[in-house]
Amino acid sequence: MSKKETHTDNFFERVYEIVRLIPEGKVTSYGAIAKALGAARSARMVGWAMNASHNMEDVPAHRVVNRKGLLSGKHHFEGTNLMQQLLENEGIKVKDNQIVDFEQHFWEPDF
DNA sequence: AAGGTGACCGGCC
DNA sequence: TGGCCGGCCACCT
Repeated sequence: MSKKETHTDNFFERVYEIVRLIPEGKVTSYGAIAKALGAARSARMVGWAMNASHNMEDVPAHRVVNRKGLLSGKHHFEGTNLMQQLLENEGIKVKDNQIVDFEQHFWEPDF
């Protein structure tokens, strides 16, 4: 309704929506989300949106990593290994800030 | 209004 | 996989 969106444009919500669809024990990459949005070149925007995801609670940002399976965003989480703990808590093994068997746990956003 | 930034990606060595 | 560079697009100051 109207154009009063306080903050968080539809762009961000779009990203959050995808991330929220990520099943437990699964992870995806920023590029995959960007591609699902139809903007594979805007992978950076996805990361940027994640930065604002702090305002959201239903956004498991810890399930989003870069294409290398590296916990690039772990640095932005509270603590130092919170992201890793969350992933391991879901059955995902993480070693040296890197997801083990990344491809195995990789989940592609499906509309 | 313009410039800088960023939780990236892909290509090349 | 690792390092470097350019591209890309929205957000922030």
